[in-house]
Amino acid sequence: MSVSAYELSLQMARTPRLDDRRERLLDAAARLFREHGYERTSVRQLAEAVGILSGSVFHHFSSKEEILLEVMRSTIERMISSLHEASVSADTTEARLFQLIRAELELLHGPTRDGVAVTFFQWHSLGPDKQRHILSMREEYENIWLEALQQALEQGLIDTDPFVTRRLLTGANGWTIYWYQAGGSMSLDDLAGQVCHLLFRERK
Amino acid sequence: MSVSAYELSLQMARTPRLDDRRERLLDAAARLFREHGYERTSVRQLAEAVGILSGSVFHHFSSKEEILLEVMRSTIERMISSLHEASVSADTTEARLFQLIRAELELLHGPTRDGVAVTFFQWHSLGPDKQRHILSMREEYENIWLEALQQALEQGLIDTDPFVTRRLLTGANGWTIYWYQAGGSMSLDDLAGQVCHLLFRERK
DNA sequence: TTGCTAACCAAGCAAGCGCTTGGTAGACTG
DNA sequence: CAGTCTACCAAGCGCTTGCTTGGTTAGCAA
Repeated sequence: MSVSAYELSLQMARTPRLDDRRERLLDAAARLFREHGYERTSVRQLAEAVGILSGSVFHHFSSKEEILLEVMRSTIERMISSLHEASVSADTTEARLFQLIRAELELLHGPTRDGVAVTFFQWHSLGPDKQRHILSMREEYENIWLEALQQALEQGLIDTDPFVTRRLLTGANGWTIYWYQAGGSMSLDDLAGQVCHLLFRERK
Repeated sequence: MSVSAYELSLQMARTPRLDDRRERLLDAAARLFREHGYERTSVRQLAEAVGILSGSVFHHFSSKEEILLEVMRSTIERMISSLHEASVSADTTEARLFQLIRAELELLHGPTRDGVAVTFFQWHSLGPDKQRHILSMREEYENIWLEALQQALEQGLIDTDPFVTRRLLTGANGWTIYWYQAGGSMSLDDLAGQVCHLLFRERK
């Protein structure tokens, strides 16, 4: 952040900045895909959002589908690290599940919301191969959930099948993007609390 | 099924059958929209599914969007009557909620699954006006839920906000179309039981 | 027999799509 | 200073899309 960092940023500003445009394209794609859906977003719209022409998009990505794949790939990475962080931050199983729920809701409604919403609800826009690919990437994410739920089952905190419970939870949490307003009277902690309340009996 | 019915079917085969083709188009549309999504289903595919050419589709419907709207409209009607039937069939609030959950899951996985899945997950493919229209149609359906949940709250069966609870339940149930296999080891009653188990403490 | 209508076909239009091509300005490299 | 490379533009290609148009056939009523 000292002089050298400043000079570096100046140099980067003068030199071609592939990563910058690429990143901006991914951000715009996540936003547009979330707002209008993958199919309804044209490459031309995407290009306009970052101030280039449609053909130039294919200098950064080989196809439109690859953009969607890359949005999901980078999103899943962030999802995994967020969830992992939440998982290790708690010392009891009960607290761990609360943190996991909170983390997932924050992923869905915080700054990462565009990419996460796209990853949750638009995987069917990918071809079969790439669909399998991101599905296998999500496994690591789901495993964190399943481990915590298995633990909760063994400790008698829940008495439902971890797999089924996780699936129901996925739907409940994911669907919040269609009704929960982050700025409203209900805080994200409130929401997480309500979800938690459905999982186990007691939760303060 | 006697001679007269046979003659009737012969006559129907000879006479123009607008309603028949219309109905078949709606069925095919529900199936194709569910399988590939609205945007990825072309009018030509739709026409081919019922054995006519693409232009002929517009003799029955004024636009592709109207087909989607009509699929949703007729589906919501069936959803409301199914839910109403389930609601009045139970005499206790607890049983009523179980029946509601069972009914919604049956809508999602029974013969109506195509239209219901489309109604649940593809309303964003409609223009803003028609989106509001089917949203207002769904209100009656949601009100049945909210009344039952309000009743359960007053009787102490649940202790969460009915509105929030319903939204979480909507997601949990709706998401089952992505993982629950109707023919598998888990029956629909089992699934309904699991969902119910998350709602209140005890449920045999 | 004539007239009317529902239900369709055959052909194709205008617009938009994802993507390709050939070229160029500007910064860096040897 | 020549050569190279990145990042882009300008133009447009081939294809698909939703939808239209004009005409045809079969059934029915008067």
